[in-house]
Amino acid sequence: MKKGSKAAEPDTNGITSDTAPGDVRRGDARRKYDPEQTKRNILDVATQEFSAMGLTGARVDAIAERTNTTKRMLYYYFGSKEGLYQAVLEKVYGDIRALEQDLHVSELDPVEGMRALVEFTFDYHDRQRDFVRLVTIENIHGAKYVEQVKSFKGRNVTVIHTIEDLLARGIAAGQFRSDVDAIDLHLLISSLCFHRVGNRHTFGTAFGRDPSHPRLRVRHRAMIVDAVLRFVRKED
Amino acid sequence: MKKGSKAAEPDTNGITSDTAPGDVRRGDARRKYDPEQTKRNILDVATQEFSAMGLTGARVDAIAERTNTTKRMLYYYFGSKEGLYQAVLEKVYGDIRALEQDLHVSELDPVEGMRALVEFTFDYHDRQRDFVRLVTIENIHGAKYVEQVKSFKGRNVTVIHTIEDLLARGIAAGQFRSDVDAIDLHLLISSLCFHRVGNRHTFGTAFGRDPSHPRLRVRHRAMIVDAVLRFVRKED
Amino acid sequence: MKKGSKAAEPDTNGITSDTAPGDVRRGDARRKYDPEQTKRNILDVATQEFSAMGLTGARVDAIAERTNTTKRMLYYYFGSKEGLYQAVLEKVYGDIRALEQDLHVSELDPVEGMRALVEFTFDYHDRQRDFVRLVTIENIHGAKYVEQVKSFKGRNVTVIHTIEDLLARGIAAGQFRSDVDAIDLHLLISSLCFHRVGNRHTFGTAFGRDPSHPRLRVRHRAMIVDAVLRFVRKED
Amino acid sequence: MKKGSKAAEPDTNGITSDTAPGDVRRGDARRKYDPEQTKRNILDVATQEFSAMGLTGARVDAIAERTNTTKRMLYYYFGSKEGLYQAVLEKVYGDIRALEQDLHVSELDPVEGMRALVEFTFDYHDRQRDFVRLVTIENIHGAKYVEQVKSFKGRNVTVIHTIEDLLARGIAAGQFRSDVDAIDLHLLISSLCFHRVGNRHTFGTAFGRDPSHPRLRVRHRAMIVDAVLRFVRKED
DNA sequence: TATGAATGAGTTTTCATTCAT
DNA sequence: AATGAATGAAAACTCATTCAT
Repeated sequence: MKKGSKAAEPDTNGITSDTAPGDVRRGDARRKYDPEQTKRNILDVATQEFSAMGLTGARVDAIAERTNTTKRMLYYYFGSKEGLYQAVLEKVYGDIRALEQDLHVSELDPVEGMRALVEFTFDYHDRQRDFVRLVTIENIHGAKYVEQVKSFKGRNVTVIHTIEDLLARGIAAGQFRSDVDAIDLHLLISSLCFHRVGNRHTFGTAFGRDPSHPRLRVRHRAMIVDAVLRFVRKED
Repeated sequence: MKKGSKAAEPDTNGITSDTAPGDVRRGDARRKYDPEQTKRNILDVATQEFSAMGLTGARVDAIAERTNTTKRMLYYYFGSKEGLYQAVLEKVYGDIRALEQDLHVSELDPVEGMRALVEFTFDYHDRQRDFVRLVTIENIHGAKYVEQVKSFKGRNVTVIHTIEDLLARGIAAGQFRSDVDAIDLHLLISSLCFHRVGNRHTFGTAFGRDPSHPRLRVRHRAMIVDAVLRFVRKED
Repeated sequence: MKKGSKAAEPDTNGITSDTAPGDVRRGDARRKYDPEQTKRNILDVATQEFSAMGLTGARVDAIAERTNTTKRMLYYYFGSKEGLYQAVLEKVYGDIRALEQDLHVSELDPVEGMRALVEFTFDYHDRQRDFVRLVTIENIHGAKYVEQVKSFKGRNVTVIHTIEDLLARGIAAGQFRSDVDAIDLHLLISSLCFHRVGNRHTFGTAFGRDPSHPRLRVRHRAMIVDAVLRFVRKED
Repeated sequence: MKKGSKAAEPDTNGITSDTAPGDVRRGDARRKYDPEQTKRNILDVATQEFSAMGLTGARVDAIAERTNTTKRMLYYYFGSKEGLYQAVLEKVYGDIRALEQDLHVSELDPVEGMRALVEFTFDYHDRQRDFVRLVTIENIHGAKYVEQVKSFKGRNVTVIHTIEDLLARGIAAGQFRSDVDAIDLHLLISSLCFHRVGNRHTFGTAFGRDPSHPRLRVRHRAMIVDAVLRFVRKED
């Protein structure tokens, strides 16, 4: 009647994880003791487990088991389960903001820039399910862990700046209406991109239609871009 | 991560719960044996705990403690922690669909009907945070519990019918574009209403702006109605 | 994750129970309150449950559930789980001794009488599995419950008398050897008849041969009679 | 039926257990970390408790208490109560078969070999009460745990081979009859050796004679050997 | 006589964390 | 830097029995 360590069972279907634990081992030779690699390995496995099971649902044992190291190392490097969880949050939030930098939307025409931003946001959420899940999980905990992640706030302002720039240029060009708040717009875009990923399971069972199905993805992407553009566009 | 049985700590701030456990005791006198009341009482407390702590985070002891009964009764009526969780899901999903029935959108002009539907959806999510949180939690578990809730699928079709009716009438009246899918539209509306509630904590800390603040609520409500109407409206 | 009340699961395969609970309802009309019938019904169900699950393994709830009455009645009539168990023992032991009386072995030729006794013992054990199991269970508890069953000791002497009579007559007739102790012989016969029923499960899995299979039954019956007769017979 | 943790009360009287827990600690010094010893210690205590109380009757707490370790280790090594029970079964069954190997019956004259086998079987059951009780307990559970014990079936064939060899040689030598099936004969021998141990309590109270009394043991041993030899011997 | 609801004390199991090596 | 064994505290769940009707 043993249970075995099933670990991270739910929601590993679909386009799976963006993190391939175990075999990360890049760099030159396979040194016997490689602290950095060990840490990275733990972090990758933890990302999967926390994302799949939630903070309370995740099992330290389960994480340790899928690691190249032992449980002790996990405590050695991250201090506690919560410490590890925060490290995961930090890593994951860092990734998305880093990518957003590379968009160079400012060089595009406002409408095209807006389209590019929405498409990027869509694609990112669509692909980084772990990210979406972790955000969801954080919200269940009242965001109290992410609050402690240093440099979390600072990072997020950049998107707002991007949007403000787009809006300003669009208004100046007579393409966009002038009464749209940048943060509100960001919320609107996020909503549309986030919900279909984060709540796809209940949505799927409720309506017998998995929103993450490839065919739907294309349609949703177009729909969301369309909705956002209609929203910001100046009516004449 | 020590606990004590402080229970349901996170996220009980804001416009709190719609369920006032304990004092339900309606009917005649305070009968000592009132199974229905006992069940309802347990269910109400459980709704709060699960919604606040998640399925894994919730503590059976914590639920029992805030109940008029003992832990034993919880098992007597619901069989297990998961059984209780499912009962909560069933109740909560039942509530929203029941309310949707009373909208009588079909009697309104398509545009006004659409506005009414969106406003209702907005208000419901805005008020029923427990519902939003439970849906979120379910998605972390891959919706596997809600799948077992009988009559879950059936209930959800009604919204789609409502939307289909609105769309059809709007198209006929030349007010709406004809290329919108009802389920996609429902997803769009849900996204906009759900996200700002479900993820308000991370959003709040990221942008220093709590989307559930009363002043913002009014603005968001208008924005979402606007966005939806712009999306469905036929451009000439 | 409900467990349901599976109750009496193990070992109900094969030629099942000799007690048909529920529908005993004999006697004249179906009176609404029939204490005797209620008691008998409880006793029958309890026999099955105890026999299948053991004293500790049996569940009062499981018994009550398969009864026409409620759990309360069970306590009303039998006082406690143990009281009910003892009542079951009393009933079951009463049955076998009553049957033994009807053998009238004393009228038969010693060899034929011995054969008849062995065959009867064989058949009884073969058919009354509940009895065999309950004896087994009692032995796990050091026979401490059967000791309290009044008239238990008295009843058993009769078999010994029967054997003594057979032995004496057989010796007198020059058919049997004279150095066999009656109680020892009874033990020998019991052993042969009991073991293949009581331990048929482990025997079955160990040797891939179920000793209770009809074909084996015939062979075993003959073998045991043969073994006993060879044992008592005087060699010349 | 209140308990307290008096543990293993029934049936520890008589020539008690063959396993002396606690003080096993062989090997060099008293190392603080000695997994093998820890496991063996747990296993020994568990053997006693399960044998005395049955699977359902046994208390994990009671086992842990009489151990050098804590309850947690019990789960660490054996996974669950049932897992521990199975480990006990495995150990106990392994022991008897191992001993049987050392008999070297094949070197003896068929009659003497048969006598040696029966005497060995008798002695083993007479001494290893824990084994007898555990087999009994397993049968109450329909042998469903022993079935899962790998290598259980394989082990048992050896006895049959031994018997087949004895029979074949005895027939060839004109000493044994030729119509005896090896498995049936094994059943017969087991019956005689098992029953007087396993059911000695009910037998004792029924006939006021404890079959495990030293004086009776000698007599029974002779009787059983006699009965078996008479059964297999060729009559002329 | 009969019943469904209720319960306290126990029982198995789990989990994050630390110790000895 | 790394490890497998060990643990206390808590969590889920069960059970025989009794109460109010």
